[in-house]
Amino acid sequence: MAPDVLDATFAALADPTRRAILARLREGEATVTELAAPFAMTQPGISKHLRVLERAGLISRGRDAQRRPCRLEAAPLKDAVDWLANYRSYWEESYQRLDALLGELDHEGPDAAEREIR
Amino acid sequence: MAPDVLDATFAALADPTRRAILARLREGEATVTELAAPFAMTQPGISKHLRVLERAGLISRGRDAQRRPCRLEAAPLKDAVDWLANYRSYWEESYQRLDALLGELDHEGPDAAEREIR
DNA sequence: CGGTTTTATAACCGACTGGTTTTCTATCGC
DNA sequence: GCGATAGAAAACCAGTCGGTTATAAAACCG
Repeated sequence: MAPDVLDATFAALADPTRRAILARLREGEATVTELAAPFAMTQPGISKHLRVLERAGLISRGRDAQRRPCRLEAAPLKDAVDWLANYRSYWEESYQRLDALLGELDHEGPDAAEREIR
Repeated sequence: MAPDVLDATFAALADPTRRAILARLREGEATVTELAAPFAMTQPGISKHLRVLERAGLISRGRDAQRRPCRLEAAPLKDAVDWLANYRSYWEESYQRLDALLGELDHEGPDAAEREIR
């Protein structure tokens, strides 16, 4: 998982307009003007956001006459949650010590846990 | 969940140096110089990254004489995964139709599924 | 006290962001 | 072909970002 992939994914998600666009696309494909409608923003503004999303691999675009319908591509989001999953134990208090122990096991082999306990 | 919280969280995660700092902090507290050591970057550069992480609520800082040890605060990451969870069905192909159906249920009450099937 | 260590702060820089207005291209319907 | 519609592209702007150097502040050590 190249770092710049996560860079682009998280950067794309760091804007509320872009997150709202992704949320809208869960309901299905949409054209640029359909996506622009809910926002107090000009069409080129939306097109810029769409280009950011496209270069992050979060949307793809088809062709329907003049229209360029956008479709959600959620695959990069999996990489994001996979990265975040490494921190789950740190916000779920009760799992913290268990997870730390499992981490030791992964790093140091099957005897690490016993050494830890002794 | 205020939108600017997610803004700050995702923006903070969109930088590989900051993600590496968070990864380091999973192993426990660390001082600024300890955090700076692995990077080809000056100390003020690291301090800037730490300020971004702190304002995003992803780290907190204690006091130990001259040192200001940093501690991981993972709570905002939970909000991030909660947001991303809404998209899980779109990258897990096989769950897509089921999850869409469950979404309908949540929105439209317990009869929506039957109406959908008919 | 004086010097060292640790960290923060300020000023500066080039590059990028998020938005605008304007203009251009492509495709439609007639 | 002609006008309307959908979208992209370019130029511009203020502001933020990621980094630097230089300096200051705070607490330690001897």
